[in-house]
Amino acid sequence: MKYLVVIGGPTASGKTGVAIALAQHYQTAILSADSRQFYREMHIGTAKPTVEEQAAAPHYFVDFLSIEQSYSVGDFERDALAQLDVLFQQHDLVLLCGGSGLYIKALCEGLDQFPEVPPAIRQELQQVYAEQGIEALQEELQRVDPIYYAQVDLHNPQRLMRALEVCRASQRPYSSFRKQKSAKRSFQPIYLRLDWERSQLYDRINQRVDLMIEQGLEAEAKALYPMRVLNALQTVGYQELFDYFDGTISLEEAIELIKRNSRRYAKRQMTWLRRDTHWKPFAPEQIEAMIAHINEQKIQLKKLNKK
RNA sequence: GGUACCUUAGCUCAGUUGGUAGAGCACAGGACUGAAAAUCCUGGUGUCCCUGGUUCGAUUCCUGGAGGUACCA
Repeated sequence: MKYLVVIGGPTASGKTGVAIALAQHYQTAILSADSRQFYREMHIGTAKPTVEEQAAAPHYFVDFLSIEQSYSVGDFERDALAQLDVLFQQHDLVLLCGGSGLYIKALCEGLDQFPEVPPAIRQELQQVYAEQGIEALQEELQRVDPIYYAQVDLHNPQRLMRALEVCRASQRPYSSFRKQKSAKRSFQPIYLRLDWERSQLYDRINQRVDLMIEQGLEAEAKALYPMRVLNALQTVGYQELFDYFDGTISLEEAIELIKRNSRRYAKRQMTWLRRDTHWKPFAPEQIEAMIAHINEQKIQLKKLNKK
């Protein structure tokens, strides 16, 4: 029996520290499920584990991509499953730590299989959106996939373009690929969520942004400014500084916006984690209680599996 | 101390010819299948500074007070 202990929680909730403490207790490795800590060129703004923290326990899926590579949640599902296969040969328990809800879901529950989409098709659709507006996307989707048209948020251009690129690439409706069934996994997930009182979390976020600035976030962003259109840089902490470099806002305004956007991001993360009931909440310092919960879950899951 | 002006949402302010009020931001709730730190939807949260008066009714008008700002001393 193999177990994947998932540590979720909003940004600045202390996931990294908890993951390291648990990794040391179980003598195991940590996979990151954080779509921005993947990238080698981003450090300060992503609150990535430090060199010392990474030395305290083996980390995977940190610093393994360049921001110039395109990488999707589907790629992550495939790569992380392969990495888990290797790790589970040596460990019966591995940790997954990160704030990207969709990436956690992809690894633990699986995504449906969608066809490959040539980059040219996505570009075409972006052009349609830019030139003809969202109505053109809505009309095309209504024509080629009325089922998904009835379900999707029609004001969300990203969703519409994604569905249409699949339709165009496959000549089949996007909805026909959506089985919405959980994949079979060789491991059992155990979900832990770090909870904070809202105002305390916001204080931590604000303080951490000030710390990031002290540590040189501005210089880090400056170096990445020429590549600011890349998807990996559509990120809180960088976009606001890019606006400052463009001269549209002051440095003080940029810092305030980083704080605000980080708070909003944290809020969205909490919404994501609230929608599934399987998360067991803990305060970040309750390491002993987490270990007790994990060990109890292992026994419970073993029993369930025998039946 | 005197004169003028101000006090309404967490903040900045608008407004009610007297019928208990609304913008922006902040904030809250939600959605989410290969861009997810992305993208999108919904929502006004209030002792209208306090007290007394006039009035059927006062946040609005009047008296007194408190606090603030500016100018004069």
